[in-house]
Amino acid sequence: MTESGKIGVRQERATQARRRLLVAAARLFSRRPYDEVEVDDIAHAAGMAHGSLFHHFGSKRGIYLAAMEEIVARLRERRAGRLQGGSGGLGDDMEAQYMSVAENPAFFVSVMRGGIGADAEVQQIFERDRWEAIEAKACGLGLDSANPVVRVGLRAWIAGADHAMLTWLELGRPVALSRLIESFLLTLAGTLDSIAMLDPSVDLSHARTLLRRERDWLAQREGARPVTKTARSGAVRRITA
Amino acid sequence: MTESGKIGVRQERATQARRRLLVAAARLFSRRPYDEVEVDDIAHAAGMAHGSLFHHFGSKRGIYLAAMEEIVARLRERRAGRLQGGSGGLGDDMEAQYMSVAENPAFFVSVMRGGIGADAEVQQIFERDRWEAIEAKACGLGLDSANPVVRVGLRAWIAGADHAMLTWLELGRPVALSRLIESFLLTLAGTLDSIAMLDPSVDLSHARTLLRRERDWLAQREGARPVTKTARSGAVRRITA
Amino acid sequence: MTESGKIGVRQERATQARRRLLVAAARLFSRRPYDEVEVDDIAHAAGMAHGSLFHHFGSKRGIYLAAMEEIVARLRERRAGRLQGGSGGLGDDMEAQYMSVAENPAFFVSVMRGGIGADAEVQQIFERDRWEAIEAKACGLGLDSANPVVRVGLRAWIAGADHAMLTWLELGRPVALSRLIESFLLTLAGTLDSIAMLDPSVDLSHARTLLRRERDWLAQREGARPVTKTARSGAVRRITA
Amino acid sequence: MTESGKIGVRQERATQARRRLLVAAARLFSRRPYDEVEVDDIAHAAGMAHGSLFHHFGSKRGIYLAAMEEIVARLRERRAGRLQGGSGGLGDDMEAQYMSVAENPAFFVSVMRGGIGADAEVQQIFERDRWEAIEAKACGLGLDSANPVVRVGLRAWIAGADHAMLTWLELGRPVALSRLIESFLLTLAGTLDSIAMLDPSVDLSHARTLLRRERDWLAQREGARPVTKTARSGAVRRITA
DNA sequence: TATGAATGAGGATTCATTCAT
DNA sequence: TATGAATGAATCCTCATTCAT
Repeated sequence: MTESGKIGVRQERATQARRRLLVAAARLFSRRPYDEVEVDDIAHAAGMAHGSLFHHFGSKRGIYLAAMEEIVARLRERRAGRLQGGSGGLGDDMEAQYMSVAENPAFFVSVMRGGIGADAEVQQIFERDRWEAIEAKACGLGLDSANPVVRVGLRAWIAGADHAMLTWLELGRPVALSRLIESFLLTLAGTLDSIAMLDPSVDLSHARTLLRRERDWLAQREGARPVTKTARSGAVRRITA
Repeated sequence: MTESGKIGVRQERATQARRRLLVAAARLFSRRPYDEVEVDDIAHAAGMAHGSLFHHFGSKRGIYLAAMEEIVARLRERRAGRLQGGSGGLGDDMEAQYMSVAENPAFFVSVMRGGIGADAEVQQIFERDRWEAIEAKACGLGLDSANPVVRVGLRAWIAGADHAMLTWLELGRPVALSRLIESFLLTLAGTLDSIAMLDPSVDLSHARTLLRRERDWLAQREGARPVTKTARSGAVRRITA
Repeated sequence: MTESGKIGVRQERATQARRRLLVAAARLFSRRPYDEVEVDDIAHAAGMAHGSLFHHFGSKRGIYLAAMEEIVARLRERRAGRLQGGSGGLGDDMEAQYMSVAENPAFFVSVMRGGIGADAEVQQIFERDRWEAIEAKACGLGLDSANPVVRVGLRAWIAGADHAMLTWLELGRPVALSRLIESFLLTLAGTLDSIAMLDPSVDLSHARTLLRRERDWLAQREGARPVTKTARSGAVRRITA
Repeated sequence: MTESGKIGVRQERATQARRRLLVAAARLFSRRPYDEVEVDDIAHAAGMAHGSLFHHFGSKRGIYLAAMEEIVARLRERRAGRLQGGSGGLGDDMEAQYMSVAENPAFFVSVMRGGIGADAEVQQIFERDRWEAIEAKACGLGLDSANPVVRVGLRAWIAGADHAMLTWLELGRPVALSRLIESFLLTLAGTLDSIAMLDPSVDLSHARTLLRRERDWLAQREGARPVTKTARSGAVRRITA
């Protein structure tokens, strides 16, 4: 007992040290590209010697991949955590996802960067997660995610939403986040039309019904709230520069 | 006379050397990230000594930026070149753009990567061009590109279309390119709805009219063609793996 | 009582652990040079944590020297163990030595390597043993081992025999080991001539008498055995590659 | 012409720089084992930056191998250079070899160390040269170097001579070098006896005739010289320590 | 006594950049 | 203008050693 207790203490400390390194790495790799982050930076940020980093992760790339997985895991967790409550539908799902984005834009940029032009292993970490999310959505909408047209359509829809978030952040969050997310349901409607056009054999009736119901639900929730003038009227600032 | 002739020859040679380097750099930087491309690689690919690279571009970053500008210029050129002929409208514009993408996916990936997470100077090169394209489209649709909601909407629409191209390429081009591009007009319709929802003050009547007209034109062109069964019915292969 | 019993058990365990490490170290250091053997390798091969190695041997060099001493001790033991039985003469001595070599070539290579170009302390471990062996031989032959010419001669003779073993092993043991060892007595005769030439004052009569007797003894033993055709006729395979 | 001249100057300088590095490396690697020589040491000893070393040799191991080849080449050259003059026989050959050893013991130690326990590539560099020398000797003696027994015998003989040199150097060169080398002919006689014993089918008549002739020639040369008392009588110092 | 997490000095290697020719 | 040898700052990684548990 005593012995296993001692071992437990050591293991716990080791695990904590690993976590400290991982958190530091996730933060640094989110803010700067791989080659501009030094191993010593990470170790120093975690309050440790760089040797420990190699002890726990073997190499710089090792901790990089671990950090990316960590980021993905955190996003997934966030998504899962919020799913209870609300309509349980698409809107909630997206709200969960994009609220976490709004809270930590740097991670989000990492994720988007990771999806494009990175090497296969890194891409896979992010894309696997994203396809999982897409498949969940396809399933929820009664669509067949094995159909390439569905895949192309939904992936494009998500990419558009992601980029909308990016531009929205860059432009200083000109509208309420919830309304932006709501608007994604309208672009989804256009995406469904696209899918129908590219493959008329796809049955979209269920998806359209759900989408309408979801929008109604959101509109009703919106109507119940005290609506600020800005958010409602969309009287957004004009860009002059 | 002879001397100025010689000088002319020399200048021409110098210009050619510069071009060779630029082309090599554009290709390499399109396929691998900045830090994985070595100065020697570029010089070697151009059949020159690396010293010359510094003569012509001053530094690695110098040739990198020049290569990125070159890529952008090439895309812009392609876009402009195709504009004459056709309806002169949105569909033609996009066809010009995305046909060149289909021909050179690596450049396209560069451009997409360049827009996310890169440093300001690089981002600007790509985004300036993209916003220019977006502004042209906004203008063509009678939309106010200074409105943040319009910007967010159109940027997201483009990003979705870009990603659709990427997924389409990855999945082995499961439908005809022209039909894919046509489908982008349907997602644009959804985007217009989004914009209307986020800012009801935006007047979309002109845009909607144009969009309908454009779709009619494309549909008619499509109808005139000998339609292959696959393209028409969209009987695309299912993905099983 | 109980306590001393426990202590005894503990001590025994410790000794066993020490031995396991030593054996692992001897094997590894025999196969790879010092710097290519890692402390972790040794500990792992011994089925322990590398920390224990430092408990028992203080440092990597510590266990290295201990391993080298171990190897020397093992060779010496082998030599001593075989001395009883046989003629008790030179031939037996060499047979004892070189049969153990044939059984464990890696250790032998260690020993040869240890004698050349290593630092003083390591060299001493091996050379002390070797000189001891040489002195024993010199004594047995009635030679004065303090005479430099005798030393040079006998050391060279041993080195030649060692290298003959090495080449013999490399060439796939082309003749019987006992005959190879027997042949060393003939090269010893040449060595005695060398010594006589370099220092005519050395009295070799006793040595020559002994040598002749030894050869007779071996020849007789050989003759008594059922002689295989190969061994007797020396019809060895020719090397063609 | 002018241009090629310029290029010539640059190439020459580069070659010289390469040589400086090689010479420095050969010296350092001769005095200390591989891992105790730092890249910076070599570069510094050659009066250059370490970068140049990598420019010319690619890696530390690269320059190491080059240095070993250089040492071998130098020994071979020495051997070849001395061959003209003298009897052209075995004794001259060995004198050429071992006089260069006496002049540069450190290289010699390198060579011996390189032959034992080093990795295959390094061993090959040295052994190839040594076997070449052995084959030349075998050929000169009318022996078949493809016979394993001949190989074992001659290799052992050489190893003995090498070690005799080593001990002779360690003991402070107690006899004249030429007499030591002469004595090697006597051990060769013993080696021939060994070979005869291990493979009676080998015809040694020619070798023995040559050996006798060689010894006569040396003895005669020796007799002609003013013999110092030490060298002649071999009244060597006794070793007391 | 045994463990293995933590340490950090030490060293090889890379590669953009300079500059003499 | 073109070359490529020379440079050295920057950085990843190794691995013997320490020490708290």
